[in-house]
Amino acid sequence: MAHISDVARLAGVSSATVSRVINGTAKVSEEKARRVRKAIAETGFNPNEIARSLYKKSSRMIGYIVPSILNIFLSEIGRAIEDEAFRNGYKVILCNTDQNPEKEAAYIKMLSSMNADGIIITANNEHLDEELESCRLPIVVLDKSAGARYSASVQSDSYEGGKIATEHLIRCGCRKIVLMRGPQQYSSSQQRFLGYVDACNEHGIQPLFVESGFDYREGRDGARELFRRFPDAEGILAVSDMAALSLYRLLHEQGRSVPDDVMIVGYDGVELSELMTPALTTVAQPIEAIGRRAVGLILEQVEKGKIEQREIIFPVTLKLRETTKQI
Amino acid sequence: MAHISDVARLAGVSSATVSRVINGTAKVSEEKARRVRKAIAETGFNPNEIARSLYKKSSRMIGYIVPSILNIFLSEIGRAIEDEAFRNGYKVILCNTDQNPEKEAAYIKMLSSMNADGIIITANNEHLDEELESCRLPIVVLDKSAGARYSASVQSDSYEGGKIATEHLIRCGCRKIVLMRGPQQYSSSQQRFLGYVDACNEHGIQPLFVESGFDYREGRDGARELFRRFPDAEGILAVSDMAALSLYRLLHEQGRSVPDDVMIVGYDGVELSELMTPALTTVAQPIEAIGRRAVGLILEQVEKGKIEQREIIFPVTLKLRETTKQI
DNA sequence: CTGAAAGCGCTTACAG
DNA sequence: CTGAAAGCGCTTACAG
Repeated sequence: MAHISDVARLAGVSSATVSRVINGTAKVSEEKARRVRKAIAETGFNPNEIARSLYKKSSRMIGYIVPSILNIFLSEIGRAIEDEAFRNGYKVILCNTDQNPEKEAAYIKMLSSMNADGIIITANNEHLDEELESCRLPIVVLDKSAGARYSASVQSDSYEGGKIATEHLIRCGCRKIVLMRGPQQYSSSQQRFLGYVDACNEHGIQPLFVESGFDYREGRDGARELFRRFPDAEGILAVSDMAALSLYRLLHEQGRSVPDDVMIVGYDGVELSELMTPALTTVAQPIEAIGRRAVGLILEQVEKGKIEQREIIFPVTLKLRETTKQI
Repeated sequence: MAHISDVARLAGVSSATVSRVINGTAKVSEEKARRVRKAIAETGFNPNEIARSLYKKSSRMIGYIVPSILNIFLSEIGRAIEDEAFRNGYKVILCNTDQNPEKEAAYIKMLSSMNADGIIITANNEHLDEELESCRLPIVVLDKSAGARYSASVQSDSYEGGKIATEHLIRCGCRKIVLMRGPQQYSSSQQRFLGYVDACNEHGIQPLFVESGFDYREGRDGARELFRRFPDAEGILAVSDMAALSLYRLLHEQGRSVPDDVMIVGYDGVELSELMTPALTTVAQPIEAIGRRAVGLILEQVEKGKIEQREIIFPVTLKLRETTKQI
């Protein structure tokens, strides 16, 4: 690997000058600049990013901390984050935690020791708070409201999501509507629950719910409990699009059909929701926008050099598909 | 942030000594070691990994380069990679390329400029070869055989996969069996195709196939063409589990049922395959093992300091589920 | 506009 | 066993 000094020697200038033409950080005579560019091309010089990071105290890295990348919603968000980061010259470190507090803490520590520029995190972990508090990196949370310890939060309107999904089922003629309620440590889950309850109350319907996690397995457990407790549910609000898959399966086993016997509304609007059979009616979050905005907020903080509290809430939209039928 | 010099001062030793107790790289008197540990605890010292990387020319990072993390198979592999990397103190950089040659090249360049320790890559991109060739990092490919330019390859037995899937359909009574053939730049796709053809020939069956990419959308296109050209297919070998979803959908639209009217065998064995309705019979790759082994090979090369060519092929297994029925 | 020099925060020969 | 010093490869005040 060629070093900056090799380029400098070849171009007959100092390393400082080479650095300046590479970064465009100061005026350099066109004559020398030309020689430098030529020397760079000849040597195939690729600046060592680590050396730069050490001096600048920034490695142009963003950590994406999630319970599991196998959660499709999170992987779609990750996709958007990666894309937005890349186009701004940033890299993303994938941090899968399995909700393991030690792994979460280790990653947070690791990221700060690497001069990362920010953290985007989803983790319903209470223990994490101290760890995050002692971390001076900009932190954007995706699953709860920004607290004293987070610099910013980017979410979609969960209250509205819970509400419109419920109202839609009511419009479809359902009276016995059961919500698969997400973990209540997440303020997003709380809000969705509230939206659901309010919609029920406004229509004189009794709110019913079971607890459930977001992923395949947890969703399956939640779905099982749902059918045990509410075998006569007419409409179901799935905790996630993925969980709806488990609903399909159990309903299929019971020989009940969707939407004729039971209607389902998913949540998230992942790509998969459209490809399921039947295609899933769902509350779509603006996944792309959430990911991009989260990165945008980090970059903003990096530029300003100070951490500002921000709270972004995007609107959600109901995608009408085949698992519900309006009368 | 406390620096190593702060710890040294507090403990009344030199930075060298602090470094030695942290890394256990040389003997230090128990007395001083104790003082150092105490000082570390008091200052909350967290060594700057970037500084270490600069000196060691290793950032303990592995790049995972894939067309798209939205491909569930690749995200499950990524999950395994992340896990194995983490337990060895390595971080993984998520590099999504969308098969964009420029993005791929940029990531490869970025990774070497960051003193990354290796690259694990899936990318059916020819243009990439020069880029990889000029990169001295250990490179493990997942989708083709190791060539002059790759240090190692980790795959599962695609030939066998294509073969056993076909034989299974034959055993199920299918005679008109269509393969959704993956991109032939991948040697894995080629092998699978060969396994299919051989099985057909051995049973006097005419090989039939359409071309298809792996993901949702490409799979849908492939599936459409398949039904256009072979409306009377009895058995279908999906290019991936995800593509099978599109098959379900089209078949559903045609009012044909699985497995009674048509049988389907998926490929990959992602978690999702088990949760689909009907549950998908599929050729499962040892995803966890592949990811772990890929990381293992990188670490091995890092330790040895030299790049050795290796070719790992894991066995595949047929998971019998609901989309096929033996007679 | 340009270069010599210091500095980013560690690690490790080297000498003792 | 231990410390002073050099070095990893850049960037940027500072002086000119």
